[in-house]
Amino acid sequence: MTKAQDLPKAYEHQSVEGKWYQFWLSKNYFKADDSSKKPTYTVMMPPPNVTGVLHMGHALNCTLQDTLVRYKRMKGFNCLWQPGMDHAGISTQIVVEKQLASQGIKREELGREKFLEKVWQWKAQSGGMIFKQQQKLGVSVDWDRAKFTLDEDMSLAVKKVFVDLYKESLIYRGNRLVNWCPRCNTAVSDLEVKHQDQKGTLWHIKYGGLTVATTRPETMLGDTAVAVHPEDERYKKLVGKKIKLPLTNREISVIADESVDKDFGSGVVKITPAHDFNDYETAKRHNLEMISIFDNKAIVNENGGAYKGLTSIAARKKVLEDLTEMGLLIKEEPHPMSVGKCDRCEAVIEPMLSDQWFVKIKPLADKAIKVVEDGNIKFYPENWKKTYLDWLYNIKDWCISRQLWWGHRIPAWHCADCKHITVSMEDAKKCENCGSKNISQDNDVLDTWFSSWLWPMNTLGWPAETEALKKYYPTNVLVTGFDIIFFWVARMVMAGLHFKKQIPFKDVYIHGLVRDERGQKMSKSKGNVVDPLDLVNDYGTDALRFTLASFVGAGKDIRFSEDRLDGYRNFINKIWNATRFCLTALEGVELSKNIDANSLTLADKYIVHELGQTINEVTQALENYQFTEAAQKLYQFTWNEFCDWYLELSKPVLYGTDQKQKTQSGAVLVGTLERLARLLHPLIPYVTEEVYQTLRNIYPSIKNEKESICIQEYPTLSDSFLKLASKEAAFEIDVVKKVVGALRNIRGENRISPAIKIKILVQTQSTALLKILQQNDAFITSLGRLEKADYLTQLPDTKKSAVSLLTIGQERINVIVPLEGLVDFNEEIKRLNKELEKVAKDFDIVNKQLTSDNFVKHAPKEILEEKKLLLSQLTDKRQNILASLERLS
RNA sequence: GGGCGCUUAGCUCAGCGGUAGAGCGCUUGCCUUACAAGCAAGAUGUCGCAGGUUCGAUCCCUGCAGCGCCCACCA
Repeated sequence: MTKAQDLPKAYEHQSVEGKWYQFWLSKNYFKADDSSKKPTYTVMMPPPNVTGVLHMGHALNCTLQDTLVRYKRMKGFNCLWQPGMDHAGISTQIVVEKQLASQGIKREELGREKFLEKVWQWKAQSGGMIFKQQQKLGVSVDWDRAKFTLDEDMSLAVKKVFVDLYKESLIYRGNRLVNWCPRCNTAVSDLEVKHQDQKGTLWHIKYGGLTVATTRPETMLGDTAVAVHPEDERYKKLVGKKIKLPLTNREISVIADESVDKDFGSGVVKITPAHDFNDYETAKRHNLEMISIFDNKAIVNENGGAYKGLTSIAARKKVLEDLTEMGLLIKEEPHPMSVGKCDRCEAVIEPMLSDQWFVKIKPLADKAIKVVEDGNIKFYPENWKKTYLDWLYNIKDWCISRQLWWGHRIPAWHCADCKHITVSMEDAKKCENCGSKNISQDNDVLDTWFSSWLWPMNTLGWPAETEALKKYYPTNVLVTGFDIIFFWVARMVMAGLHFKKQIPFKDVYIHGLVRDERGQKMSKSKGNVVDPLDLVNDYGTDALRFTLASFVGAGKDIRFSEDRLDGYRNFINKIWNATRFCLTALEGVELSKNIDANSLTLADKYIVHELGQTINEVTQALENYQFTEAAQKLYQFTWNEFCDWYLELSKPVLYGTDQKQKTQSGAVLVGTLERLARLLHPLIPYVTEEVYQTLRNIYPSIKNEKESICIQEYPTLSDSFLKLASKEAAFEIDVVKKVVGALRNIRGENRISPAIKIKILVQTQSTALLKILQQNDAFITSLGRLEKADYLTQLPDTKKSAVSLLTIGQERINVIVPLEGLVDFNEEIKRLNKELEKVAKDFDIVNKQLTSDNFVKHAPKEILEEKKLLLSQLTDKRQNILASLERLS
């Protein structure tokens, strides 16, 4: 058995955390039970990238989910928190390409097969790392169910979805203008392009008799028209005429199109259909020729004539030089512009014409819109609903093919003979159209998100109608950052509704990004990245978790500051020391099994009352995803009520000689502590398990309970322990607090050393209050560090005393501290003046209100009464202070 | 160009139609037998600006300013 004195003086997270996590795992507490009769609670963890490293965003995300899951588990739910990893197409491929490049190896040299082997090797090597890191955070996920988006069964679902959508004509292949990353050598979706504002230049170039303005002169090599507004009088005559494109001397026509802004530049726009999204649309309207002038690496191709072989930047330079030489460059002016960059590699995106696969998304989006409009899926905070809907209202077809090697290969086979495409679940051996065996599989892979959008379904076995799927789908809540609402959240809703005919989750809790203390995004290049594992090492997981939970405002970004972490580390330590105190003080005391409310101290009944309030508030907060609120309430109760007041109030009993009282009050003390640990556990699992186990080690009554706090019941208001609560006791303790507060204020301001035990007088005319005071003498004496307190009904001679007037409802209490011989009166006079100022200020405010006719006429009765009482209290106080000042001077 | 959010103590942030809050920092006094990662006391705010609604606004409404984010093809 542990001896209380042997407990370490400071909480040692290093020696506690690993131990309990292993214990939890060994007991299988985190496993969801498919045969359970309990209600289910399911959360899908957003799968991190397989090559990823844990960052603060993960820490936040995991903390919130774990808090919810642990809470629900304790509430009696059969919880499934599904872990896993995403293959993360482009990201992973880039990582491995870089690895290889450092050894001087190029992907192309290796070939597809060999390269993929390397990626799998890398995955095996680094893939498990993030799991280990998550474990450090204490995540209570069902590890046995961990999934990877490229697992065989997962891939099968992806394939099925592709084939089905194709058969429904919701997937099509087409030659379209897409965002092309010349670095990654693949098409990317609109979402993967990040627009950056940059300084650019607007060059005015002479095209025959016209002048066009452009920020990208090199693209003129691919111009196939110039456009003017149909109503533009200046150019009306020219519409339909041909002009000669400089440099290439190709003939292009002048067209009229509504999209042209007459007032911009010269009102004439050059049209480059193959490298500009606007121009592409215009070209389609006018049936224009489309000339691609770049190859896959954004290098000018043979269509660029003399400029062939130049990069786009070099081509721009050369084009401008040549135009200048020819006297065709009329003007250049600074012009802000936005440049699209690859989300993954930062390379400038080039719009390019290419053959790609698309999902016709509108039919899917419509369903996803409806469920949110109808409130079947709720966003927390609600304003993200608008963001979600706006995107879906304006959604465009989703380009899902990627010219990469790492990912799900597209299940389509091209026939070399008849050009027909065979799409099927099984590897095609011949063309389904002409029967030719001269076919080859499409080289492309699918967008990563084309597998992620199935995550809530295929992790549970879909398309098979598994027991797990029936039991855990739809899931309860999705917790994620706003940055993937479009990428992932919206698409999961679409997939869920289309394929499973059910929403994937009921609630979506959106949290912000974790930024540095100046509000900057954390990034390696800025060097402001905080590694959560460093923080875990330095402060402990619990401190980090509590900090994150306290910081997470309603969908706002978090500015992370280590100062705050410091404070919460102390909080964890405080919990530990409170435990240590209880155990030491109760060493050898047998706790009563049948607590008799009549034998308890007022402090006991008060703390149980406060505990009940806290249970109520914290439960409400957690049910509504108000993590900050929950954390705040718990912090306050633990530190300000339990430690600051209750433990202090308990000392007279604990250090006293009344053994019977100790068995009674001790039981309340330990009972409250144990329930507090349970209340805190979802947020700070480690220290609470340590507390629970330490108590369990010593007290047999707890020993009979569950062997881990993880599976203990979350405290509820129906707990019979709470019957010991007393509102009256709470009121009486409040009186004690006020008296102690008043005399501590006098002590502090007069700098009377805490080592000096003083005598005080407490006077009140209220017999009820007098009784309360007398009954609580032990508390007042102990907390006030008094030699003695006398309780009187009549005001004594207070000439050489500090007096503080307390008002309790209509009643008054004078706290009188004789100062003679202790201090001179200067400090006391200062104190009084300070207080007078405060009281006078408050008095003015209230008085002003009460003397206003309007207020008296219109304000609700309760408020009026409240103010009147307040005014009379303030009046009393003022008079009292003035009288005291007079006596002292 | 559209949308969203923020502006409260030196810093990081809660809060809310009825006398302004926390943590950290700061000042003062304490090694008071749980905790100095602690205890007690204290100081600090025209709650961004201007209007409006209201008996009463930091809170609700309007406008403005500053900051941040998201979306958008304006050459």
